[in-house]
Amino acid sequence: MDRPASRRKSLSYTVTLAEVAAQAGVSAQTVSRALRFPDTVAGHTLARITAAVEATGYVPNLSASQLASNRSKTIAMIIPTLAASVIAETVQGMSDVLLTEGYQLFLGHTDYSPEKEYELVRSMLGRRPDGVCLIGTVHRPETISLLRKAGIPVVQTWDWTEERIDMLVGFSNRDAARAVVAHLAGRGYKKLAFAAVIFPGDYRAEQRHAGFLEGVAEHFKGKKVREVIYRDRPLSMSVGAELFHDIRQRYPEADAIVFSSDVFAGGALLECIGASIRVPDEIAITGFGDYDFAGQLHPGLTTVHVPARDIGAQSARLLVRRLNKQPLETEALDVGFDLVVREST
Amino acid sequence: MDRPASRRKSLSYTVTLAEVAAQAGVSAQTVSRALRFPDTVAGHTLARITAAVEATGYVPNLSASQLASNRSKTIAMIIPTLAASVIAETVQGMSDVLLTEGYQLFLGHTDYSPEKEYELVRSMLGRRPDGVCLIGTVHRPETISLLRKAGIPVVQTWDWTEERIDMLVGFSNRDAARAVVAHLAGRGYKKLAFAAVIFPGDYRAEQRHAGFLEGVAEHFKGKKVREVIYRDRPLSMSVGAELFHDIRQRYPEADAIVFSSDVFAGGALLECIGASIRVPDEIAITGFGDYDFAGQLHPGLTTVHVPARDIGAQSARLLVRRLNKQPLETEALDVGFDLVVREST
DNA sequence: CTGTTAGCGCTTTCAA
DNA sequence: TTGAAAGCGCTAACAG
Repeated sequence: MDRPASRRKSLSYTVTLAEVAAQAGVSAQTVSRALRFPDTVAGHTLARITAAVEATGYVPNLSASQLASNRSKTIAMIIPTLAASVIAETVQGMSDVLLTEGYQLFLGHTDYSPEKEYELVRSMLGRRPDGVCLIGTVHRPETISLLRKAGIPVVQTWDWTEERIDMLVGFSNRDAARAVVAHLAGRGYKKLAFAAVIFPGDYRAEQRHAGFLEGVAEHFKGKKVREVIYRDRPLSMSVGAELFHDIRQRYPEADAIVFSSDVFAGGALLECIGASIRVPDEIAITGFGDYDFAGQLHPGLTTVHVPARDIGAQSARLLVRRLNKQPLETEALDVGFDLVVREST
Repeated sequence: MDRPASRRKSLSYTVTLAEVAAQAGVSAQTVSRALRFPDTVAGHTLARITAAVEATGYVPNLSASQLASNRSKTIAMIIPTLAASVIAETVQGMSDVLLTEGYQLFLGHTDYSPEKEYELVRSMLGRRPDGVCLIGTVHRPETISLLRKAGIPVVQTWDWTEERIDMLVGFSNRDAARAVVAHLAGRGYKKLAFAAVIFPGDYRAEQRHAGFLEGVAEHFKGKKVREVIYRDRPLSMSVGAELFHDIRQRYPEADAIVFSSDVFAGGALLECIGASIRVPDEIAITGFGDYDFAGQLHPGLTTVHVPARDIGAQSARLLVRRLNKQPLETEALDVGFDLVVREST
């Protein structure tokens, strides 16, 4: 059990393979094999090794394993923020699958900054993850080239593009917004307004904005565009109320408001309830995300449901399959979205 | 630039320190130093090295660095779930601080299972993180002994205990629930009920339950206990509505309901609004967590505000200070809680 | 200010 | 079925 003298001191004493091997009376090699491929080791040897592992409390050093094998069993995930609960769901979906597959998750957030994203990708790649998952499909060219050069599987998520880096699990935010506009047009609303917070760098929200404009151009040709867009307000319901009042003041004629998130739509809806503004009679409201509260409000909030958790889970599955060299049915998976029509429209 | 012949093939070609050194015409050691302590290298040398790093697109292999230096610059964080947005906030707070300090975050979730927590701690320790952050103060003895043996800083969070493993950043869930009961008693409510979902393994919720019972014993001596506790329902508003109806049916006399989470309280409150049950006149409602919607509802939800993000940030700071061998003012930080009284009581 | 040497703990390769 | 040797890419220690 004595560790050989060394110039290098480790702060906390940790058991090594060699020590387990010594205790079990076999070579380090055999212990390594026993742990990874128990079938290839004789029964009695395995038993001795298992006992030695138990007795010493050995925990394999995966860093050393990674260095030697060039596989890390980790996935790096880079998200804009955890404050958006739909993104947290995606992380949860990814983590769920990775855990069962024996992978560990490195998580970092960018606050929607492409510069931070670049730095984060760079430092994450320093860990030599086996794969990377990104939210979004728009990145700095340097970021993309870094990822390509890494030569590992990459999944982009939460939007759609024809120019993906590698794999893709998402849906068209643009089409989602167009579907909302089409729905409102179908219900006879004529004067739509768009209300959003779009951080510079939130390209998904940008796409939804673009989709709104396209929808309006399609259904209300030549009509004026009504919109209030904040660039830097928090993702909170009270901001939704602010957006609502801004729209009402600037476009009193508006008969429907398309919000970029359920958080804002929910805030606006609660504001209406508090102020006895009848929804949808006086004004219709739509959201995005189908948050938990959307279906509980009275009136219920018409919104777009997105399979957030599934995006994470499917991304993880694609990464794992690729890493296992299993064939993929597709490298670009459109998980779609659902327009959920409730009473607010 | 030619890499020496090797028996070992790496799947994806990556630049190494030695190659940068060759290109810059210095030793590997000097490159290593230049990257970590630029001041200790001559200006012209530094310039050549910087150019070589740039030209080769070198990304340091932190795994190798970790193995050699015995420091990983990673923190492992183990949470029950990301589905609770207050916990997501804590993760965000941790990640925020760690990023600026140059640490990376390993994240894993346990779904409130102590067994999964043990397995997760075990596999996380395999990465040899520099520190560990856990949610909660109750863990399996094996988990605790594993963490102690690792000899690295550990922070427990989100609750309070006198028997911490190492450091602690939290507050008393029990006192929080007692404060809610005291508030209700002070407002003249006489027949309190407790409504919760408590997963086996959610010891914080358990503490809030205990606090409720203590509060009732204190303020309503000898009175009967009213409670409905589900053991395995999702954290969603519709479950809050179910809890509400269960309470009403079993305890029609109840004049106030203490929910274990704003999610349920919010669901119940919205249900009341939909069913025209007057809150707080017919029944008072309290929550826990001070979610975004709590203040937006009408009536506003009386609840307990918890500095969730701060818990993460302070935990990260404690870990980093400890790792930097800086003195700590305290190893057990009580971040407290605030009773936020709104119109629902 | 810079270089040499040894070694971190593991896996790969090859041989027995 | 098991073991010996080499090396993954980096940093610590020491010397110059």
